Amino acid sequence: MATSLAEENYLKIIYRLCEGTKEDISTNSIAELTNNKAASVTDMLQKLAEKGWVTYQKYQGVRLTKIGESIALSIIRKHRLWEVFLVEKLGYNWDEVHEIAEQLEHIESETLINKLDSFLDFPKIDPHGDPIPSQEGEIPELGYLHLSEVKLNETCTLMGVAKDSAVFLQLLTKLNLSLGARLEVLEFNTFDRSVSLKIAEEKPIFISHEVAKNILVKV
Amino acid sequence: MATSLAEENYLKIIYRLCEGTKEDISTNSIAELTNNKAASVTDMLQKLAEKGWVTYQKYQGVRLTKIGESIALSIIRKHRLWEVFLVEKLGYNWDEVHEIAEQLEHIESETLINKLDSFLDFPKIDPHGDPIPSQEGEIPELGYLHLSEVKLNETCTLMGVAKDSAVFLQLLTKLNLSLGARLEVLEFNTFDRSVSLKIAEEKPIFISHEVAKNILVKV
DNA sequence: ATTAATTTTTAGTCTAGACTAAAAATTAAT
DNA sequence: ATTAATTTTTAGTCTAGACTAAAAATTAAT
Ligand SMILES: [Mn+2]
Ligand SMILES: [Mn+2]
Ligand SMILES: [Mn+2]
Ligand SMILES: [Mn+2]
Repeated sequence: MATSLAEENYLKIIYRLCEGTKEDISTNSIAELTNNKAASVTDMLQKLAEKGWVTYQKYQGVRLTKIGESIALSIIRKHRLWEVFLVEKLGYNWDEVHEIAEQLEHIESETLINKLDSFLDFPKIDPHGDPIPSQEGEIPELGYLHLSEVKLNETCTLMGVAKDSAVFLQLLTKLNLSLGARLEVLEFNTFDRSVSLKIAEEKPIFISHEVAKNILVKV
Repeated sequence: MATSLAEENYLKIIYRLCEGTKEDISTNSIAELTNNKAASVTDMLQKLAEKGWVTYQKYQGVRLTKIGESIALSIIRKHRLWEVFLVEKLGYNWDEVHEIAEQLEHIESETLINKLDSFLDFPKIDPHGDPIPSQEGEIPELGYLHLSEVKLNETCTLMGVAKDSAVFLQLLTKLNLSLGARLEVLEFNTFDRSVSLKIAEEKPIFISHEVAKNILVKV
């Protein structure tokens, strides 16, 4: 069945919200991410349920069905592959690609995305460290930790970010925090939970808890 | 001012219809190419006139304004550059790219298309031999002839096609007629205006007037 | 010059996807 | 257990962009 742009955006956002939790998700949480009013969300949820892409009980929240999830994953696959293209081939920075990929992810073609995948040499992650779902909708669970959760004095590698707003990514760039960086947490400050850390063998820098929480690392 | 997808498609089609002629173009001719009813076209023409992209007098036809033309050209630029990308980088055939480019041409980004242009090494023509407008909206007049109009026994080069339907392009491919081919017309058959021609030094082939008319050549 | 045929516009309608205001249901607080 | 606060849904509205049917204007035919 064909999907409209609006439907695709809803499915993607519902996927993101479902990811973390086993609970059904709320109308308001969707409204917040889509920048729509709750009433509009209710409307769309009824349509999506009608099409069999979500299970929805009024007042009780919503979840993706298997089909809904596979649609969401195909859009995420497209989003991330296009982001790789924009960075690897066109020379964009990682903080500049999200808005463009938001548009490109809706291009509809049976063949396009697989040819793009092949052209890019089958990347496994996007410029933000996020895994790229396979054609079959498989997405590896990478099991990264938030930098705010690692043990002291243990070296870890920056593998991704939990947020892709441009200002956040620009801040990381300015701090010299990029994918692959070797990090060691020296101290968690108990007052404001700010973090003192070393990048490679450089002299220590400070980052806020807010930043540390959105950095994903592998130990 | 922002342009919607529907508006962009109308402007592009109006551009195509204006190209050939000095006359204002008719509501019906637009309706035919957009696959809309005349009433819907009238509606849109009023909106486009309101925005200053066309001059429109009811019952008297329509033309693009300077601004309307520059919007149309920027969409055509995007369409053709994406077609080059699809053929050169992703390995599509020339008969497979039109529909996908119809979608890609609407991606909106200040920087994207120029980065793409650079990545493709500033191509001057698309896979169908059509010229690519510059960033400033300049488009060279190539002055090609239709193969149905050339002189007998004069060698010419296949430079483009006047039609990009997939079946037409597939036929050319099957006949071994591709951009750059060296052609020599041996005879125009007076009965059905079919054309006998040689490709390079191969043995002669026959094509219909309909085909010859849609092949563009340089003498 | 009239009349007929054709083209174009107007008037009214529909759908998707948004909105606001009010009603209903759920959850939190006493 | 009731009441208050919060969340969600319903009802009604709006806009863009399509449609059909009927009216109006233009063009072609006598
Ligand atoms: Mn992104
Ligand atoms: Mn990303
Ligand atoms: Mn094309
Ligand atoms: Mn083309």
